[in-house]
Amino acid sequence: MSSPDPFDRHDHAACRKRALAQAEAICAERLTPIRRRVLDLLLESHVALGAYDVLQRLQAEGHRAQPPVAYRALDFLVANGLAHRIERLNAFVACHRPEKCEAPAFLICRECNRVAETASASRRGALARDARALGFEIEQTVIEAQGICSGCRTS
Amino acid sequence: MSSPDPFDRHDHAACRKRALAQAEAICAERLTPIRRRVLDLLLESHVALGAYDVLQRLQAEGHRAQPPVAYRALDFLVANGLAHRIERLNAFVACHRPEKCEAPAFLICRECNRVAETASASRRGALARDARALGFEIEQTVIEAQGICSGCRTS
DNA sequence: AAACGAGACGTTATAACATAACAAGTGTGC
DNA sequence: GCACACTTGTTATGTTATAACGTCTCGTTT
Repeated sequence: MSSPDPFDRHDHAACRKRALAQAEAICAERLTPIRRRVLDLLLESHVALGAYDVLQRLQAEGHRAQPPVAYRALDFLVANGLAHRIERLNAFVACHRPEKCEAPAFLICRECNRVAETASASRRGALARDARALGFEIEQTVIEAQGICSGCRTS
Repeated sequence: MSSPDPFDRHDHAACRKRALAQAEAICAERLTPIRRRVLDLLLESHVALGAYDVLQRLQAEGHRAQPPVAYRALDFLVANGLAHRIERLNAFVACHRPEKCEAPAFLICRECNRVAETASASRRGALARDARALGFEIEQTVIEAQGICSGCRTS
């Protein structure tokens, strides 16, 4: 099992393997080699990666990729719930639990730049209540908290 | 008084005037003409403005401004709580209640692009609880919900 | 008054992020 | 075969953001 705390050390390799297997289960043949590789790049990174970071890594592996290649793969992963875009960072992280991930929230450490994914408040939070009162129909919510993780604070 | 519902029509002129007065109270002489003008541009717009939108408007008024001029003014306003950056849109909105604005959340209509500001969940929400459990110290939270406002849904 | 420092603004250049548009390859079903 | 949906390759460009340095003003120090 993965640690519930993404700031903790945990078994990265197992984590990646499981996430990739889930991705294949979700996408079947649509998880093409490029998309799979990009997902794995996100999984092996402990920090959020920008599209150009992904691009560089692809190029370092011999791909002569241009920006749209990275953006398309990332867009696909996000659309299929396999990755998340962190608006605050203009960057992307893999989703470690694509099956049971709904309305995630993120904790972004400004020191080590790691991003933890947590479950967000449900439909019953204050925001949802406010929205309902205004007749506003929420379709998607971005929740990103910046701060400092326990590891960085103590050091 | 301003309407509690930013999607409602309300007395823009009074709203702007009050917000500007509050801004002056908060910043005193540091609210320079450029900053004041940028704030007013945000106040008179019903949608979030990008930095380059602001820039265009300044230029249209005869200013020969370059991008840093807009970014500096916007950064100042955000730093002083007079405006908010909407990450999702890479754009800015004026704060209508700079005095009592803390941890705001935003409702963004994808149809009319208007942005409503609401109070976010406090320190006692699920996110704060999760963060505390992880030893993560939240310094700032971005909450942005996209959806469709009542006006746009009915039409 | 001269010297200094802080803050705001002007200006040039460039970095960083993102997408439009079109060509070309691949596989499926008709 | 051919129409189609989908993926990828490629060129070019659009959009957002900041680094770096100069200058001006004003208030304070000497």
